[in-house]
Amino acid sequence: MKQGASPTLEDVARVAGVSRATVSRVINGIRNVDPAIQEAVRQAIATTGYVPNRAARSLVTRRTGAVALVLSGAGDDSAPSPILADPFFGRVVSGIISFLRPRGIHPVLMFAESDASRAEVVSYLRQGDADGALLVSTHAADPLPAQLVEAGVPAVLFARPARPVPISYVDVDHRAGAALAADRLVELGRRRVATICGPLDVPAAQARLAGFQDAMARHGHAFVPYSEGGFTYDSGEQAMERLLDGHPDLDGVFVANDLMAQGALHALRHHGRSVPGDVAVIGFDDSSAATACRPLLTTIRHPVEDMAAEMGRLLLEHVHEPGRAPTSVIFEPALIMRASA
Amino acid sequence: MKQGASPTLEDVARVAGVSRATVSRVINGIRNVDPAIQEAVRQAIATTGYVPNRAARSLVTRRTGAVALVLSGAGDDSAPSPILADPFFGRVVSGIISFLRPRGIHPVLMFAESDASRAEVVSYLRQGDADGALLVSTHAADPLPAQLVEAGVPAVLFARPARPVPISYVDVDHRAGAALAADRLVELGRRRVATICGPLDVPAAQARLAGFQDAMARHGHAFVPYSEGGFTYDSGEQAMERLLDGHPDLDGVFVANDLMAQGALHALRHHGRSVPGDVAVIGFDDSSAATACRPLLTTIRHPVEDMAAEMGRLLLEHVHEPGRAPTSVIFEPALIMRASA
DNA sequence: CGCTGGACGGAGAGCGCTCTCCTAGGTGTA
DNA sequence: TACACCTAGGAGAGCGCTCTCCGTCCAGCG
Repeated sequence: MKQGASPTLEDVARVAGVSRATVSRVINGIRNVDPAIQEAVRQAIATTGYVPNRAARSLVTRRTGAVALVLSGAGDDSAPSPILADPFFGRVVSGIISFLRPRGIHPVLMFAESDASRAEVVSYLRQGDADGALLVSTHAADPLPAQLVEAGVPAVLFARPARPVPISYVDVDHRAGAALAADRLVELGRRRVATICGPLDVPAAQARLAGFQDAMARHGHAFVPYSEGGFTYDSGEQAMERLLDGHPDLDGVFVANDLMAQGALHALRHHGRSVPGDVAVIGFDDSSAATACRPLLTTIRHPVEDMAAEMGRLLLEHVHEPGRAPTSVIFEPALIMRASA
Repeated sequence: MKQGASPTLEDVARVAGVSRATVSRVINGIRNVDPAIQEAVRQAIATTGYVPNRAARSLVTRRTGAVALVLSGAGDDSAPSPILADPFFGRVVSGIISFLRPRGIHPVLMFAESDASRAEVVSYLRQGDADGALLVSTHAADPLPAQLVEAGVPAVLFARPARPVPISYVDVDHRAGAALAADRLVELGRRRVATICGPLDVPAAQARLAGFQDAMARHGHAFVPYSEGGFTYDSGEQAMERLLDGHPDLDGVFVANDLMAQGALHALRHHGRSVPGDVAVIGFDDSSAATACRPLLTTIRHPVEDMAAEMGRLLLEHVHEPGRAPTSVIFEPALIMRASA
């Protein structure tokens, strides 16, 4: 091998006294290689310090060993998605990594906030830079899922798409989670219950609201007042203010995510309400925000890490079996009892 | 071109009636191509729907158009770094993306928590999967920077390495930032001032503590009590408890990051202290935590996004000019006045 | 003892691209 | 007119790997 250049298969083959093909067989774990020769090859690899060149390999295998992790938000291109500030995102990444890492696959981070960046994502995938895409979309009318399907790129979504698109996804049973919250509030004897929901153009927000209302109706509470927020701290605080304005006597609130619940907690304190004494509060997500507030937040656990890992699994299925029909996997939520309800 | 396969340079060349080389010239913007032929080639690209294959290209150029974004934390491999839960991380990613995206480069996310995963990162880079590494390291004794230097991989760190390693990095002037906080507390007339510092094996935490103590000394306060935290909400709350225990009359606190400040705020409220009335509080980072608490936190702005972008710039310099000597770029912090001080 | 078949390993053809030659033709100068 | 010089574009050699095809060798069987 030439000075300075890194060793190639050829070099290893020469050192081991075999052909390139045999070295390749050993590296890729293909049978029909004499153990003694295998050992010689391994020795040669060690002495040469050989590392396979991924570009050359993917040129022929048509696999890259990378998947795109696409965050499709509502920010703009210059200042990527506020989703990054959401502790939820960290959990998604964590779950994805825990599944992909043992398989030697790495996620390539991409943002798709505008038409231009969406086109970029699609062409990136078409160039064969990644074998497929994991998509976390935060807004309802996102055209990217449909574009990926059209381009024939294997892809899996986190959360059901707002528009029907033939694509695989994972989700949590939002209705069941909201029902868990309702059951708990009723169990605590709360009679004047309200809810702070998320933006109603997002399917998850709709489902949490509907699930909560239905469950309360089953308990005999036909009408549940609600106030809409935007899944942020501030919007939760404001929604709580509005609720207290209209219903000063309320004694229980289900808030559609923890960040808003944190804001709601502050508004309640500001208005002299004790939690859970005067008002019981239940959040949703069990994110780090739930433990970064006082009292600690009772919340609905969303198995985000498991869901993210499942996304990885589904994606690999689609990568290895291109024709495969879309699947969805729905996870069960759980009530996490802490101090606020 | 064969059915189903995606078009190659060859196909485009055939359609345009030129050679492969000419199409390549047009795509890579090389002069010496007749405008009429350029146009014909562009037409052919459009009609065939050609997208260059990145693997083939990087096989010959020895460039991938990807960089590794390595998070080297103190977690373990199964549950990646808690750094993900820190809003700080989102800002780093955001800054990196804003620099890389216009240049068509994408970050590949990697975690290095153990010896095994560190080895994986190094070999990944040696395989030529990425042109270099951006490293965000959260613990002091991280051997990865040294390993990357040894492997000859272009790399840039966020924050000065704890051990001296010949590697480029960006950092903020922690001492100057802490001094800003000291000046503000003195300006407010606070006389009994303390500080909650970060883990003292982290250079940044040391510098913030030393900078604060020095500045207070310049104002005539020779002794500043401190309590050590771990940069988390809970540790901030506990450190504040300890401080109140030993110094119940304190009237000002500088907390080495916003997350701990949030915890400190809670402890103060719990002990009946008003902020900023009884105790003025100043954080550090200006992260999203600073606006997710009440009162809004006065803090020291860390230009994380700009710093992250600079990391990208430095890395590309090293990628294009392999022999280049390590550089460091230090940013100036700023006081962000809100309600807490 | 000759033939078949399985196990092993080498040869060599690409994968799709870039880039270095090299040729052909046009322009400028004496 | 002759020669040098420049420019446009083609030919073709790889980049490092995988994988199909094929030859060789040896055990087993009739």
